Amino acid sequence: MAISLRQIQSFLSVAECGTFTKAAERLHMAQPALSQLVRELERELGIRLFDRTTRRVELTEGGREFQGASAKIMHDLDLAVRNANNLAERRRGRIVVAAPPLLAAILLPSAIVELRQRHPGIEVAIIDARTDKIVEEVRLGRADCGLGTFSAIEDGIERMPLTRDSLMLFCASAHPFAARTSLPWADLAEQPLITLTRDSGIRLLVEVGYETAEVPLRPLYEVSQITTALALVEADLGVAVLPTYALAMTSGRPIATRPLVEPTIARDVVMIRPSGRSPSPAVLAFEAILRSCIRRVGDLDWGTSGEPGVQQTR
Amino acid sequence: MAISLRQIQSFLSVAECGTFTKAAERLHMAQPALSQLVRELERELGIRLFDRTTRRVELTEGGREFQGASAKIMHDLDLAVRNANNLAERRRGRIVVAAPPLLAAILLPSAIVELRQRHPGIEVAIIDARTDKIVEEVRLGRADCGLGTFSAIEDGIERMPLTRDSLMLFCASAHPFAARTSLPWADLAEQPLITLTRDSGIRLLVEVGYETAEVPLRPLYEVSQITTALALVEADLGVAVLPTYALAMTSGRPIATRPLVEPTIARDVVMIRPSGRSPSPAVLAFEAILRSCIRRVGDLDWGTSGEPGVQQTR
DNA sequence: CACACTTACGATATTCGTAAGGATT
DNA sequence: AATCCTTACGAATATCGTAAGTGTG
Repeated sequence: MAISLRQIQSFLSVAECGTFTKAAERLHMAQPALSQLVRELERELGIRLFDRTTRRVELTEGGREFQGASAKIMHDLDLAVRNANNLAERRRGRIVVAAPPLLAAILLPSAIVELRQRHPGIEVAIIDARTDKIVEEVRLGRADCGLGTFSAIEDGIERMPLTRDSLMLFCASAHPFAARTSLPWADLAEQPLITLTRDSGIRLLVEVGYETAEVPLRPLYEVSQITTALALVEADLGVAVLPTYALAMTSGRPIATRPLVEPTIARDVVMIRPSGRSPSPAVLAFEAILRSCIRRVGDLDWGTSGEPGVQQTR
Repeated sequence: MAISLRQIQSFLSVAECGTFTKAAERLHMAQPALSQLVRELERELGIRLFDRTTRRVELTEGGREFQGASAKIMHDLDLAVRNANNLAERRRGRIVVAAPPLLAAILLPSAIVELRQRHPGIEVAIIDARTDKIVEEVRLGRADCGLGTFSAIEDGIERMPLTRDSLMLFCASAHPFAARTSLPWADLAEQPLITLTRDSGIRLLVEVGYETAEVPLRPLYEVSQITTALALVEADLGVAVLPTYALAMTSGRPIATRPLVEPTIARDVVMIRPSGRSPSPAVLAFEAILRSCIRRVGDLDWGTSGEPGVQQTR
């Protein structure tokens, strides 16, 4: 069989217009060309589709039957193409993003808000999991992308660096540390420390910092939520060591943030994707929005600048 | 949009085969050509359909979606084409035939039996009506064709002569007339006559015959069914004047049939069809079968042989 | 280095538009 | 005479196959 969509389209046009001439105009083509297409289609099908009386064109019985079937086909095709275009134009899509709870709580809400504004048709599902599980979800394709700080270069995983994240000190604006430009870990000795529970990846890094500075770590409060930690800091009940991205939650609050040095503990925040699989347009749009979100918050310094300047949290 | 069925077909083939090479083999074409078709399709849709890893070809998310839609489209198209071909090949179809009761009772049964044998998929519906209503049904398109003896050449109606029908004498084999080769109407005087009721078109012709021969018509029996008339003839209760096609019901019975002459009253048995409308393949098949049925019975003589004689138009 | 897909390019086929022909109102 | 469809033929376009290129296992 060698039937073309052009033939079907021509046939339908003639069937609807009732004349070859009008149909040809509608299709922006010469009428004899259309005549030929319909004739070829009739030859392929083995039946006459129209009764031509030189003055009027009328569907035959078989023609009416074929009209119904082919109209449905063209409609379905149009739908399929439109769907594909919607995917391409980010008008539609679905993203499953895997992220650790902290990052999910801080970075994703604003990113998703912006994504919904720019591309209302894209749905987002979040899998919040530990880092090792994130890698697995992405590798298995259950998640389209993953966020976090991944040390090892895993097999079958592509890394797209988003920003650099370092540990910083968070204290009340009234706290003496707020007057400093940067703080060595050693200065944290004897400070009442608010820290995250041991099931957080952050906590491990904090321990590394204290160990390196040879300061004993004696947390005053252990909380599982960053918001809780910040509330305690705001009340000046202690200082907290948190990742840079917690900055996003301090705007408008009397909380100061200062870089911690000696050692500077920094990690890459990356988006990971299954390698070998091309990212869907939706994921690409999401990645772009993540970057823009980070850039906006990054004006407050994400620890990416070489020398840590004064960081004020308005 | 300029998407071709060939592109879709290629895409589906690759999606099923899993490699371009195998798909190209299956489509009996060079692999680069197929590659180009898929690439063009992707360009039209705006999305990648496959992730190519030079070693493996895998559907993307959008590709899977498009596969489902386009597979359905190809299936529907295949069905539509197959349906059209079935119409063309007489494997399917529907005929509405309008015929007067006598003809319907005699000619149609055997024709339909043969039609069912040769083309089991074709359905037949019969409208039995008077001659004038037959013309109307055909003109309005409610019937695809009509059978009968139509004198006038009607507007919008096409005539396809099937055979010639003349009035003949039917008598018992034992009757003296059975020894004759032909009979002038005048010889019917004083014979006990079995005839059809006055609502039959035949009856009118019989009256014409008697009038022309100047013989008084005094029917002994008036019946409405040809079968009844023949049963009476078989019992030798009288002779009957019936149209030639009643021959079809005499085979194997002790009934003789002889041409009536002076005058020979003959009419064309024709199939009528709406003009300007092309006959469906099913109707064409039916017409062919009608002719073959008539030819078979015609071995017994349908009055076609010999001189034309008087043309009677009721 | 063998395999699988892509790119490049010339040959072939198809489609399309112009011009002429035929039929009907 | 005007309109509408068909046929004929040359030009533009698309498709296809061969050959060379690229990357991966």
